[in-house]
Amino acid sequence: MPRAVAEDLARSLRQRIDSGEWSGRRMPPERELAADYGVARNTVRRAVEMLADTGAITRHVGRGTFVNGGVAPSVAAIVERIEGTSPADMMEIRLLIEPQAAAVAALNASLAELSAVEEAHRAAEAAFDMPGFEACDAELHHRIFACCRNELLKELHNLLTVLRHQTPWQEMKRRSFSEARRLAYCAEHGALVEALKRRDPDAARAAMHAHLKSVEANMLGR
Amino acid sequence: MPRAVAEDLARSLRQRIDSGEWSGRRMPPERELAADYGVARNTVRRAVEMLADTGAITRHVGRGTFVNGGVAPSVAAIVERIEGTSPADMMEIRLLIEPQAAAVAALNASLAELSAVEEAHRAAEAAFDMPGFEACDAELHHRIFACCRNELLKELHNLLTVLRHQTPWQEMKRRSFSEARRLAYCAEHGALVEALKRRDPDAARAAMHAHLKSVEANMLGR
DNA sequence: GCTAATTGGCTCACTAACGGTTCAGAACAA
DNA sequence: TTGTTCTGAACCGTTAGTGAGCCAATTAGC
Repeated sequence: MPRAVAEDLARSLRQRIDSGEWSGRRMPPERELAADYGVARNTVRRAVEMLADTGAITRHVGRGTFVNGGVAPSVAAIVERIEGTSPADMMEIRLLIEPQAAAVAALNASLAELSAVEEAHRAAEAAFDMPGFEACDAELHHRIFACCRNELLKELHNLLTVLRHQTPWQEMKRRSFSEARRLAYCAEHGALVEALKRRDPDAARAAMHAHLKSVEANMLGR
Repeated sequence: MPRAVAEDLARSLRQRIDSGEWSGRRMPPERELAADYGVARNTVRRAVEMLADTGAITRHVGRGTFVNGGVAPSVAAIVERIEGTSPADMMEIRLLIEPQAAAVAALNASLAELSAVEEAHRAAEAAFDMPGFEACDAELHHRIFACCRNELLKELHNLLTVLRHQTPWQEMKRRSFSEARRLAYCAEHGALVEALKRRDPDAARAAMHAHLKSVEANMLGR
């Protein structure tokens, strides 16, 4: 009496999912479910497909079927996922956020903060090896973010910085680094610092955008 | 047998590291761990690689694998600080990021994504109680971010959403909610959706900015 | 100083397990 | 009858894990 077997199965599975069984983890493989319920795998597949359509589960070839949203979204979990970010995605976000931040910084920065930015710029000019320049560059960007007087913005930048200290990024940076590029970066930093000192938000935004475009071109080869 | 051996192993090792075992000293060699856990060295290597990517450990050829003191806690510290974000700071960041994201979305969105956005807009129009509208509103913004095709951006938005689900923020929203404001928000959403459908990045940016300014005014009383 | 052992880095072929797909045929309903 | 649903089975491509081997850097012992 094959009447809506797949639908009953989908309902049963949905209940087990809602009850928290497998929550956030892997479900049993289709073949196992088929054996447990005493039905054909095709039937299991149709039931599982219904759940997948509603977004309750996600399937991966070769890996298994996973229950979505089992764990409450926490900041830590998001950060964990963020750790897999690709350099291209990261660069896009930097281009989206940092020019805006530079504009805000131009409007909000105190004199002391501006001279701190300038000091980091001078240090970057004086640094000749790659790790030294890298550190000064990071410090410069960090001090610009600090000018915005927004804790969340600073922390988001910290987060992105930590990500960029991970191995794939470091490797790309190391390969793309050269003395000519260091000098180009310093010139771009100089223009940015000047715009900040003039309190010119549009110029600061444009300078940061140009700088990041240059970084993107060097690192991703665009 | 659960087929997440490497991940389980990484979790187990992470626990042993956090518990202070080996702290600052050398961990057992990979071959030894493989024998202890009864898995192949390749599997151990993948688990250890996950920990190395997070900066929890450092590996040296010929010397061994060492537990680091500070990097992992720094991410945890960032998370902790982010969780204490004030609504004002948060609003500022939304104003900084979301208009840009809307502009990118106008350029990148597929037809399917656009209709998903529009669908969320209609749902928000049809929702009459505060929690229902809230959910639709969040979904609308989330779908706009999804149009950008950038995983990191989506996760950053998730981060902001989680923060907005925290109690002080919820309380402010509840107090500031009214039917008139819901209608105003829907109108603003409508303008935004129209701009996206026209593929007009500047209009989308302006519409999102206006919308968030309106939210800011209602919530923070500015 | 030289050598051997140890350790992480890397590659390869192989296996097992998983979801994706297709098909012929049986069982039932309209 | 005709059409739908379920069965049973085969085969595919992907993924994770295994086991083995070799390399290069480092350390320890002679």
